Formats: sequence, structure tokens, C-alpha cells
Amino acid sequence: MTQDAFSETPITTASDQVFVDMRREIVEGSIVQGSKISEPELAKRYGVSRATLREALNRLESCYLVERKANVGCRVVALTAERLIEVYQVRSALEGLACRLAADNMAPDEVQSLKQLLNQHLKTQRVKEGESYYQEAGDLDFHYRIIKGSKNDHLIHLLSNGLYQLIRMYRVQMGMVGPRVSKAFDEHLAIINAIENHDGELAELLMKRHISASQANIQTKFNLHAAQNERVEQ
Amino acid sequence: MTQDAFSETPITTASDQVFVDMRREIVEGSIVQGSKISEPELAKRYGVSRATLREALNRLESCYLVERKANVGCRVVALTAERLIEVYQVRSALEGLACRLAADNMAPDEVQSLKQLLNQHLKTQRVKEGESYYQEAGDLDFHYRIIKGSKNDHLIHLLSNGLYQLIRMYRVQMGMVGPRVSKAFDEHLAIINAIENHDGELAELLMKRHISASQANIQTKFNLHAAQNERVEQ
DNA sequence: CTTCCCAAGATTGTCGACAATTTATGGATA
DNA sequence: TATCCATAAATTGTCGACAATCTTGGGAAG
Repeated sequence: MTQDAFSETPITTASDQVFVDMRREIVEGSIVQGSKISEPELAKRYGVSRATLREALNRLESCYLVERKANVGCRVVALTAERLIEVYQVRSALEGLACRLAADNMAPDEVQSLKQLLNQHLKTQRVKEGESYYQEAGDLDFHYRIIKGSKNDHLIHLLSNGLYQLIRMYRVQMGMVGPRVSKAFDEHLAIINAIENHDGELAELLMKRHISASQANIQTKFNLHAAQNERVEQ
Repeated sequence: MTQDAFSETPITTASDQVFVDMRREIVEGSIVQGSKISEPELAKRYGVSRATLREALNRLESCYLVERKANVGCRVVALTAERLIEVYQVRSALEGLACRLAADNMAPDEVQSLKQLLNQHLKTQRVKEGESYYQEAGDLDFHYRIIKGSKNDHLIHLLSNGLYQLIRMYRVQMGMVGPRVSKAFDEHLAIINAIENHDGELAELLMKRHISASQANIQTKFNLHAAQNERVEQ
């Protein structure tokens, strides 16, 4: 029984493994967005029966990475501009809430640990400028810790098992290695300070702005991406 | 292929039917909260195979009505005071968002239709004072229409397929037939007026307050309920 | 008497095959 | 040539059986 990096679901069964593997492949684009999923084909590829694969597909559906239609089949979610906006509207509301709750419920040592982590990220970031992995992981880790700091299990599940993989999918496939790095760190710092001061209202506001900025940034990349694809299609 | 009342998923397959049936029984308490679910037993009861039942269980899990543990099994969710608070915190954030979006995106005829419905409810409500079904259905219908008015598909799915059944479960099992009826109507009226004036900020605020009041009301009932159960156990 | 361990029973996870439905193919008709 | 319908192929939905895992009960050791 091993463990996955982001969602803390322990991997015990075969379908757990297939779920985690497929999730990674979808998020990273190895299984391309919008493509149809053939059950027999993928079952053979992962070396499991269709029942096991279908179990995994069900879970992928509940975190919005695939869409099913009865008697028709399964499709990988399509990354559209509209969906990006929708998801970020929801994310803003939920993480805003998480941040407000964290200001009340986060333990002092959790806050300190997060500040420390932030400084550490800042140092390594300056060295490894432009290396996407650290930025991605660092940013996600920051958000993840605050979400957990809300101490609202339902909210935690909704975000980390529900929305975050889809958000990662956009970020990864848009190649988010932007110049927002340093700016994002400042915003992170302001947020954690507000949380430390138990100023929930401010923390919520700052988080919502931070996410809006992130959304704008992704949207720019997205349009760039779309323009490129248009050119290719001609 | 028939249709379900609230979630607009068409019922085509056998597992769809089992899903809808079980959902109703769980929400209404026929399958009691917190109880363990035996796959062989329920499969026999619904006259389907275990594979079909498991498909339904998966979907019940994604709308938070049951919880699964690998190699152990399935439990109906337990209605605790803590969870009630958590769910309502999330609901407040999401429906607040829905309301704000609805102020921008709801079509004029949708608004008119909802105002009309509200008046109609007010009339029939005065006659059938205390009859729970109409209140329940009326309230849910109001919220549902605003959610749909947000035009954010992700949000719509999150609320109507995700949270609402769990909220209904609390309301139904706490026997929500309170004296909040007329007050709720006034609040509904204020909300729809704000939406009509495209005042998203106000609409969001009013909705959040409305939901807070609803939460306080349920919580009272819940404590009453808990006190009764304690007395019984003695 | 309590604790630990092992075996029996029951439950869940996984598999391959069959049934029902959808999609693709090809020929007939206007 | 385009459209429609019927048939064939492929895909999804469902089933019953077997394998793996967890739970329960009883007996032995301390």
C-alpha cells in the first residue's frame, strides 16, 4: 500500500492504481483532452479487467476529468475558455472561504511552518528561475496547506479531490512557467500575514485577488495557445 | 427512459434507477444515516447484480451520501452537527456566488417567471400552512432556479448534483416544517428584487444571510433532535 | 482473567462472458 | 447523387463466479 503525492488517498486496490495513473496521464496530456476513451483498449493497456477500469473511470468523473454518457461512453474533459472561467469562479469562492476559515482555525505552528516553507521556496526559486516544477509544486503546496488549515473536511475534499486536478490540468497543459513567480510570492506572503493576524476578511479578499490574477495569467496563455492552434489548422 | 425530479439526469440504465431509488431512501431516512451497507443484501433487494449496485454506490459517494473504505465497505453518511456546519459554510459560499452571477446572467423572462412562482407559492402557502412538502419543494425550486440562472455549468453541477441532496437529507430528517416559512418568503422576495436590479453584490449578501438563517434554524432542530435521542438512550 | 493468535466465515475486489444499445457499413430507392 | 433503412460490427451495461481481504469467534499461552 503506497501513497499518492497530492490527494492523500492510500492506494490499496488495483482500481486505485489505475485511477491515479490515468489521472496523471490526463492532467499531463498523455491522454489528450477531449479524446474518447475506449474501455477495452485502456483495460488491456493497464492490464486490468473492464470492471476495474470502469471503477477508475467513475472516480475520474467525480473529479471532473472525464465525462460519461450512458450507452455511449467516456470522454476526457475538453479544456475550453468557458470552462476555465467557470472553474476559477468556483475556485475563487471556495478558496476565499478556506482562507477566511484558516485565519480562525489554523494552528500557530502550521502558520509558522508555512511561513518557513515560503521563505525556503523564495530562496530556491531565485536560483532555479524558470524551472516550472518547483513553482508548480510550491504554489500548489501553499494553497493546499491553507485549504487544510480551514479544518473544514468537506471543503478540503471538494477542493483537493475535486477541483485541483482540473486546475492543474489547465496549468500544466498551458505550460504555466510565467513571470508571475515573484509577484505570486509577494501575494502569498500577504495572505499568510493576514492569516497570522487572524484577519479572515482580509485573508479572503487577498486570496480572491490572488486567484483572479492567476486566472488572468492562465487566460492569456490560453488565448495564445488557441491562436497557435488556429494557425496550425489553416 | 424516464426523468428524475431534481437532478436532471435522464434515467436510462438499471444503475441509474438504483442510484435514484437509493438516493431517495437515504435522503428520507428509510436507509438510516450512519448504517453500514451490505452489497449482497441491497443487490438482492433491488433485484440487480452487485456490479450494478456498486455503480450506484459510486455515484452516491460522489454526492456525499455514502462513504467507502477499500476492502471494508460502504456506510451511509452520518448526520453530525459538525458536518452540518461544514456543509452550510460551503453552501453559503457557492450559492452566494450563484446569486451574484445570476444578477448578471439571468434572462428577464427567467426573473419574471421566478417572481410569478414566488407569488404563487405565497398564496398556496397561506392555505396549506404547515404542510411540509410544498414548503420543501417551493424553497428548493427557488434556490434551484437561481443556481441555474448563474449559467455556470460547473457551479450548477456542484450544487444540484453534489450538495443539495445532502442538504435535503438534513432538512427532511430534521423535519423542517418550521415557522420560518413566511420569513423565508420575504427573504426570497428581496433576493429576486436584487437580481432583477442586477445588483450582484447585494444579491450575494442577501443570499448568504438567507442561508445563514436557514442554517441557524436547522441547527436548533438538530440540537432538539440530539437532546431527544439522548433522553431515549438513557 | 486477560491477551494474543489462528482459523472459519463473511464481505469486498476482480475477472471473463453474455445481453443490450449504439455506431458504422452498404445497398436500395427517389 | 443524396437519403433512408436494414444489417453487421463494435461498444457499453449487466451478470455470476472466483480471488483477495477483512471480521469474528474460540482456544492457547501468559
